[in-house]
Amino acid sequence: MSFSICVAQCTDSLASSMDDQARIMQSIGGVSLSGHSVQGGMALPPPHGHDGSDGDGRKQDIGDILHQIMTITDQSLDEAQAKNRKHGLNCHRMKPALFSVLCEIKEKTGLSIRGSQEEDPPDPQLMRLDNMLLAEGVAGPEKGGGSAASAAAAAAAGGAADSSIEHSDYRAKLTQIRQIYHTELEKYEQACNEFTTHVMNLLREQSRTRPISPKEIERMVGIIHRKFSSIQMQLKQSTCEAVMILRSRFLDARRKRRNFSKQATEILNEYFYSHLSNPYPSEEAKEELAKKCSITVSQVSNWFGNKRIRYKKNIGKFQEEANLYAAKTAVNAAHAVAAAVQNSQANSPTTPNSGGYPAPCYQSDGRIQ
DNA sequence: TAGAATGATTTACA
DNA sequence: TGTAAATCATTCTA
Repeated sequence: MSFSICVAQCTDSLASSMDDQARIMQSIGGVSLSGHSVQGGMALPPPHGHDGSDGDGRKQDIGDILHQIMTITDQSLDEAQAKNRKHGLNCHRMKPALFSVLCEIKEKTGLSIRGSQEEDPPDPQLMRLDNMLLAEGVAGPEKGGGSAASAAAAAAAGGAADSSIEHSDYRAKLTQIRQIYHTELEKYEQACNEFTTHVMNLLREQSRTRPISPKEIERMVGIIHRKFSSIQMQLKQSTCEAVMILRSRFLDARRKRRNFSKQATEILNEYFYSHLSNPYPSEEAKEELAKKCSITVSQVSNWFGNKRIRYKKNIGKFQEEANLYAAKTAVNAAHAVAAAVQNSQANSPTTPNSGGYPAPCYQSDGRIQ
């Protein structure tokens, strides 16, 4: 709102409440509105034929002052300075009081409407973006790529070299996104601070020549911050999109299965056929198998699930495989027994402890008796 | 390149 | 929650 418009809007209010203001100004400026004087080269008009005690006369007086202010405001700077009027007005002892009243009226009129819009509730979309960035480890303290997807990666990786590579690749890309996000955010914050400082200085400077209250400056700062946070929201949005794309690519990659190594399949098959009567490994057994095969426990569970159902569906087909592993297990058991016997003969005369797998006795369908 | 093999996912159930 | 069963998606092989 320009000063002249403001003054025009305020003139009526000022005039009507002049009696009160006169008392206030008297107490602030130490001068009665009726008191006319020459200040800084600006000659104030004489009282229009009254002694100053008359209310109508004082209204007329302040009306004249405001008229002068408006005239000066409409003038160019050079013109006003040439006439030394602006300076005169600036130094006038009534200026602070007048500005104070004008600021107050500004607050009570248009600006108060804006004020009601200021305390917006937090934007739910912004909150969602913030939460997601936090969860993904992009915003907030660095968690070593500690996101849900990253955790899934760790679980999927288990120990398999290829998955570990994919996982570290995911983490590296996430770190890259994080760095870009923080650099951009810093830039925005810096720009926001610089702009805010500039505008505040400008307003403070202007407050010498037009009525600007600290509240108004504060409000302006709020507007600037809101503008910048909308830009930040765009940054957050694009960062979220980048993370989503990365995540979907990663999850797709996770679906790309790789066959287990021959050695891992052998270990799993050995266990399966040697426990054919009850091919349900305990949690501990699964963990041990997972360790031996360099896969995860859930992969072990999947393997046993698949194996059980496929074996059951086609026992005939698996018969050969069952015999093969049975023979293998028997040989292993024989070796273990022989080693134990040898060991006991060498070290102790006592009866050898029957350790290792017992040689399974298979039924015709491959089941252990 | 088609079909088999195989690891993963989904759904239903106890 | 673990498992069976069905199914999907990918890899292997003849």
